[in-house]
Amino acid sequence: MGGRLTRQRAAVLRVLAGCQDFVSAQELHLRLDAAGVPVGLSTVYRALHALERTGQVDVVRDEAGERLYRPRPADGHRHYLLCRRCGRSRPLDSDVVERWAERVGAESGFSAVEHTVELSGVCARCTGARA
Amino acid sequence: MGGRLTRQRAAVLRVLAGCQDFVSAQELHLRLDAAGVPVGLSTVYRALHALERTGQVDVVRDEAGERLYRPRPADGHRHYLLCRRCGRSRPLDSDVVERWAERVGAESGFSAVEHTVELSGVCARCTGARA
DNA sequence: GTATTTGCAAAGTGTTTGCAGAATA
DNA sequence: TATTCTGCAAACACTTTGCAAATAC
Repeated sequence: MGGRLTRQRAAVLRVLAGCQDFVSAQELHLRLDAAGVPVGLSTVYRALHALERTGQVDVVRDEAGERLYRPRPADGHRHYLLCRRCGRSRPLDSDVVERWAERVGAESGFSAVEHTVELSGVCARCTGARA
Repeated sequence: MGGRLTRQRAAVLRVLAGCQDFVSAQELHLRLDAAGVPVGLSTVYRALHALERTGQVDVVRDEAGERLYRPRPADGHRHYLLCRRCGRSRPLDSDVVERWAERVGAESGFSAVEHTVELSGVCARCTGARA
């Protein structure tokens, strides 16, 4: 984030970094409250936008269309497999898809091609816990 | 759609079939009006849900999170390249991705893995028209 | 004749924005 | 002190739902 480092932004960064999974803005807002660092909901949204703009978080949409955020791993992975039950997420090795997207873009006559790839399923732990 | 064939559902099917690109529920509603067959917005939503349930339409989300629908091609393609400017869409040959998704699913220990893959860009026509 | 469907209007959701006051550099 | 940031509340857009009247079978 480019701007000033305020108490609120620091808290957003800290709590977000503590999640290795995707969280919604709303949930992040609740967690901040719970952590005793109340931050206005709009501030949370604005902070997340800033992080998104600067590529520090990856964004995904759940089935309801809600935006979910998670800190982008240092190694630059950008696609995930999510558990629909518990929300646990795992970065994927997606070179294959990456190359495919590039090729399709190049062959299509389209420019500025961007891609979204998301996998979801039910993780082993959840499958075991509640078949 | 399983239920009764009403004037409204017939109109939704007909107008939707006439689009080879993605349209939102709202836009479909407008087009129905324009075509002189007014259909309530909720009815449009309900019809689209039914079509989605029975796999007759593909659904995609635009950047704002709005749901976009298009009739699913007979040959079963399920991923698209969309123009962000004009909305034109083209089904993709996505075997590569399909197989990748299957493999990742199998290796991950996740079950019931589903995937979402969307490409977007600016089509040649739009690039020419407005660089 | 009866179960289903429609359409309106109201409610619901996540997100964005205007603006006055607070906080930072 | 000048600029940026915060937080509330209101605004927004899309979607869903309750319910009485209309309709298909």
